[in-house]
Amino acid sequence: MSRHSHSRPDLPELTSRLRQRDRRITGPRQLILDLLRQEEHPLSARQIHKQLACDLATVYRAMHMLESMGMVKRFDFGDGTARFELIVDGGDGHHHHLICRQCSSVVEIDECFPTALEKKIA
Amino acid sequence: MSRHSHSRPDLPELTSRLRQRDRRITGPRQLILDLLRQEEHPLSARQIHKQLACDLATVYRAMHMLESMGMVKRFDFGDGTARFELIVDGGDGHHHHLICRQCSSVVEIDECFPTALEKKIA
DNA sequence: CCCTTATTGCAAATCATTTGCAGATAAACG
DNA sequence: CGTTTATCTGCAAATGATTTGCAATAAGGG
Repeated sequence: MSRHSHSRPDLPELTSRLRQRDRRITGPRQLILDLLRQEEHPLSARQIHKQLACDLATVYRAMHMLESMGMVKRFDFGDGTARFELIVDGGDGHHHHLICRQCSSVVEIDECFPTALEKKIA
Repeated sequence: MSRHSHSRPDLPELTSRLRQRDRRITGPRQLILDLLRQEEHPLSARQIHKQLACDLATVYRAMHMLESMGMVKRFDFGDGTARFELIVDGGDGHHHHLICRQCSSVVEIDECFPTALEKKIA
């Protein structure tokens, strides 16, 4: 068990996760991961691109990949710009994000239970 | 002790609210309000525009105005498209929209139970 | 090294939303 | 009613975020 509640992973730790999933460890991806792991707050694609000398499209593609791998979390603050943050706790992958816009509550769900939810409503 | 849980306002009732705020009661605005008052679910600007024969920009401008007047509520489901719903006050009207980003399922909920939901997850 | 294939950068394409502007038109007034 | 005037509208072009097509590049395995 880990010593600290959420210690930030180091770069090799992150890239090894790419390798495990048969993703290539490229320069841009290392740059992006290294930036994200140092950031406390979620960053927009543009913010990432501005500090990193790699293409904006590449940033977006990396975000998609990392999000699908469960390595980054996307935040939508309603200002028309998505922000991304590294997930510090190692998650396995399949989980859901339910967001209520009225009370701004965000709920993460491990299992896929919208069906169960609808049943509960009815 | 309302008769029905949430009665929908009629068109004159809505337009009078515009008049009270020194807003002009125009054709497009009546069309939009009349559409919104019949809708159960929030609509995107495009959806509104498609059924109404008025310009898309006009729909957006109307949404801004109505939102600033507290007559419509904007929903942001994280899919890059805002939706708008008429605010029905008088009744409770408080309900939630839970949208799963992974499977795109939408669930409406009458009661406020994100708390209960979180409990269920834990 | 070489080969295969994923990944990149660049530019152009989308998509939702906004804005400039000239013409239309509500609402107030006579 | 007709005039007047500030508000609204439609249209087109601008914007800003994100995506995509494609040729060139580079990772990782043999």
